[in-house]
Amino acid sequence: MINRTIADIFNEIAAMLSLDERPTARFEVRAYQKAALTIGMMQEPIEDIYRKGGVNALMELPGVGKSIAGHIEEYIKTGRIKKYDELKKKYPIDMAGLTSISGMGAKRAMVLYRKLGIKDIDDLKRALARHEIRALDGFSEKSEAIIAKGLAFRETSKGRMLISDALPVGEGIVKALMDSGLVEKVMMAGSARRMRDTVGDLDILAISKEGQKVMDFFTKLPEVSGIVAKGPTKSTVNLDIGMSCDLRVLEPQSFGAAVQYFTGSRDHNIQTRTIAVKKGYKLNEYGLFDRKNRNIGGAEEESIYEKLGMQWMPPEMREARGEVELALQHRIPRLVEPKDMRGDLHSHTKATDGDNTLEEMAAAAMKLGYEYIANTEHTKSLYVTKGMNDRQFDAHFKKIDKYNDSLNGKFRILKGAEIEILKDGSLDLAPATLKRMDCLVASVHSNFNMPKKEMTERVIKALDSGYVHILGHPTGRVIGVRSAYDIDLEKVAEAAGRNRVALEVNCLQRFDLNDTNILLTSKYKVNYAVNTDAHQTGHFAFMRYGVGTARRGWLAKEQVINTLPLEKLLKTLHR
DNA sequence: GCCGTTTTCGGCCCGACTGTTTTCAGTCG
Repeated sequence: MINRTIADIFNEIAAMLSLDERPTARFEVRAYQKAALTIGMMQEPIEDIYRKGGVNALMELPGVGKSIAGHIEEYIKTGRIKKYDELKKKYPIDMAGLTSISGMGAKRAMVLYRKLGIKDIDDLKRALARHEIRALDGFSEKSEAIIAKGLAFRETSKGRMLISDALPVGEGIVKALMDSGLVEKVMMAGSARRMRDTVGDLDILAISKEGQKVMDFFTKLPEVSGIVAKGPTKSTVNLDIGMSCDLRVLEPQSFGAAVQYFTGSRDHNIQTRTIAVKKGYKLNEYGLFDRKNRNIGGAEEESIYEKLGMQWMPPEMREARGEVELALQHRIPRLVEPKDMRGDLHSHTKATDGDNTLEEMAAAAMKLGYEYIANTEHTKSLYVTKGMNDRQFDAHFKKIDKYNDSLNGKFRILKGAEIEILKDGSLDLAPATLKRMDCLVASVHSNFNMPKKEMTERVIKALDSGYVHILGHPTGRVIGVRSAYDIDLEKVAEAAGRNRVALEVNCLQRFDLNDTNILLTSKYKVNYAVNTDAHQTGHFAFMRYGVGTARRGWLAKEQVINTLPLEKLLKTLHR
């Protein structure tokens, strides 16, 4: 998979082209950035697309035309891109690394190269240590300090952060602003509102008449580690969690427009703006303006979509994947919501690698208003988790039966397991044990590096066994730890549909399936289970992010089995 | 360099903040 490499090269080409004096160069910059974005986010290896359909297939990708498709072909065939090599000769520095520092663009990077010979981040560190930058024309002690700060932040920053790590911090800031009494309204926007699995920064919007005071308050919050910019309407701070946070203060009549604009995504906004232009309107972050420049719908996000002839849509859908067309036809589906969830079908206890007892887990689930959870302990082949054998499951199930009896029907623990799908696709418990399962989750935890065909056959063999109810984390990725294994998800989805096996949307640091994989697989007649994979009582709280991911994949309540009341769920599982 | 219900040429989002700029360039989102 060379997608990331190619995306990085295109971004670096864009940075170098931004130094070009030609008037059209800035549009080329944008073209390369757009292509980089497309390729960087794609799930399918770009070399597969090329192999199947050649340059024409590449040109089908958004933002990829004849020229860029040619570059991709050249890279696949030769491992080089001539245009990139030539630009590198002209600008022989680590443009990608240097421009990744906040406050450092291509132009400043080149000034530092020409004047001080700085080629990469190590050179930059040395120059900073010797205070050489402050002496340059156009720089000062202050700008040197800004670069040093940007570099320090980059070193401590982890880049994109899990939504489940970032959003609670953002919501804490939103609450602090609300409690300050300085704002009339405050709201989270950006990719966090869209519930992307990872976020690069936080965007917060507020209404207030006292912008300066709000910014004073905001920039002094305890979680703020540094101030990047501070003005009466816009401020940017670095947070101690290693990510930045923007706050904008707005007029009431612009708030809805700003919420719409800053929620994005960028491509969704471009499509929405195009519709506004066609209607003779102008849409920006300050409002929706008619021909006479009157703001006709800026106060509420809903009214903007309404005035554009569109149905309002959940933020999670706003990724320019066809939701704009659906909204124009008023066919936005009703998506699954956190309150629809009646239980969690993947959880562990102290019996294997969990931290809490069965009783503690059940009590936590009851507190959330759930009707049931499935207890799905690991099986014997996964030694590191103390996986259990048939005899141990027999004893464990007796314990669950006894506990369920004591609950008098108030709540139910489903007997299950998270069973190993072995290398050959077989399951590592005896049929007699498997037959007793209310809810069997089957997962791959070993031999991740099999060729795609073998991995696909391995998983499908497990699904065809007739015992499996849910395919656990179907691609195996763990964000920040491990990438997905190679597997043909469409074939897997087809087999899952045929066997009435639900695909899991696993919430705990995996988001697996992710949004694009849900959209890919939901073409097949397959159901889903949104599960936290809780290893302690606190993990049940991750459900909201899993539901967010499901919503990003356009899932309706009816497609998610753990929205069913207990009796209906059992019927579905016992098929 | 891409793209098309303004369609094969001509447009492409544009405003906020900062520094050292005396009128604006660089960076960012």
